[in-house]
Amino acid sequence: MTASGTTARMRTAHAGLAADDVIEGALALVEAEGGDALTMRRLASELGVTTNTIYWHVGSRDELVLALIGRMAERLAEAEIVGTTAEERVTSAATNIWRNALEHRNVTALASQVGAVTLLELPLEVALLAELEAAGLRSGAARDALRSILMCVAGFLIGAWRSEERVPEELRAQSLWGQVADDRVSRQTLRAMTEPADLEDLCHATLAAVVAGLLGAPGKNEANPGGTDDR
Amino acid sequence: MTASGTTARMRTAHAGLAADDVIEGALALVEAEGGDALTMRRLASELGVTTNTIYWHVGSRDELVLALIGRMAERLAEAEIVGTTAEERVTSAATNIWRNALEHRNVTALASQVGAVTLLELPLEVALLAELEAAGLRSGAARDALRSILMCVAGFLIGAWRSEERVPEELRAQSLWGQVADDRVSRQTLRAMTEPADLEDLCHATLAAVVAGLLGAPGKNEANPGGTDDR
DNA sequence: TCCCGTCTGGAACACTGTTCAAGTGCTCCG
DNA sequence: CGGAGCACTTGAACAGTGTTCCAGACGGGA
Repeated sequence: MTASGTTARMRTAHAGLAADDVIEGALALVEAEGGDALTMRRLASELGVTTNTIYWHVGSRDELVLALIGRMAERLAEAEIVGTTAEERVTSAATNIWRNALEHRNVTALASQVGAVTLLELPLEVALLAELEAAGLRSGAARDALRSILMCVAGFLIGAWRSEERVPEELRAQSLWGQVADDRVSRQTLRAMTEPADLEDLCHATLAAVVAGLLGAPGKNEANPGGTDDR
Repeated sequence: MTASGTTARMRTAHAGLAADDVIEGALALVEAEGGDALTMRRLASELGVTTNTIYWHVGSRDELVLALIGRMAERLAEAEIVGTTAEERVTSAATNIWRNALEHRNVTALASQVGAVTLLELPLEVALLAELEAAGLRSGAARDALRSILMCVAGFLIGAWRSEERVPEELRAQSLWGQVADDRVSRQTLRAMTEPADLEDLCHATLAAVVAGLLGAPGKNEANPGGTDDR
């Protein structure tokens, strides 16, 4: 309320609109209606201004999207990691990423489009990396394990989005599998392919397998090219 | 060459342009310059016609993209599956999907955007499913295993695309990790995060772990709600 | 010859991101 | 008190996108 300590940036001149308001409005719009709804004219109309006001505050649409993702990243409360064993804690940290991405699916999808998912989920990834280290994985091995887990989560995420998305029904996986007639696979299994998927469970099970594989067999390719050990 | 058996659809009236030529041109354009380059005006210019000719032959852009993907799917030679053990053959079939998606990355990325990857890769998925059944997995378990593997491959694919893509460098994962300072993880591991990734190897290793987990412990959730057994 | 269905072209509409020039209103300084 | 300067906003326009409407050209059958 009172004059802030900085160079009096708030309240601006005469329309009471600051860059924060623009970013906040964009974030609300994306969370409500998805990234495609984030149009400069649409956002301007939502804020009661013209597009140029937006361009003045935040540069281009790309910068707006990045600012929006950064704002969301700040807000990302680092969810609690539960479990006692190393596997449990690692899987819990990985599940946190999955759950968060689903909760804010529109923002995450937008970040995925512009290739900024790391910017969005970095704190959660750091937490996961810490658990991997606590589980005994060192530098190169921990890095590969983190990347492996992240890729799996990303795959399940786009699969989950595709299920809900506006895909025209006749090219959903279930419909397409219903038309398959191949004698290499039994009809029973083919019929199973037409049933919907519980990606939540499937992701959890797959992550468990990946984590077990990573923690169980730490050998093989932790070449550790860095040379010097800790400290 | 000669008059086809159908209702003389080819050679059309006076410009010698058929729907096949449009689809073929679109496919070539996408493979050469990516999905974003597939503009109606651009394609029309490439073919030496106007946009309306394209609209007359194939309906909308969405239909054109679908036709393009279907054309590519036909052309997908079902790559050979190698290996002797069940694990090897399953991993080989999964790697085929990965390799094919990388070879035709532009088309696959376009299919991913419109949610039609299944339409593109269905034959390869059927082959993989057959191997899973040969490995001893039945209906529900085989379905879940296939989906699990497909999701992992999809995750690594978008990761691989992101590496090459036009991501602005200052928000690449490597750059972002270089700015992380967190005392929960050792500096050594943090430095490892800034090194580039060999997703090819990583995908292979992860798939091996997933397959091992799926084939090793078939219990747990093959509930098989279908009821009736084989036939 | 006439006509009809097939095919093509020109022009336009609505929408997108973005920019230019011209204002507003506020604040500060002389 | 008045003018300068800045922060902010606006209307209008440009280039680009997918898409559609309407009119025209070509071919072959009646």
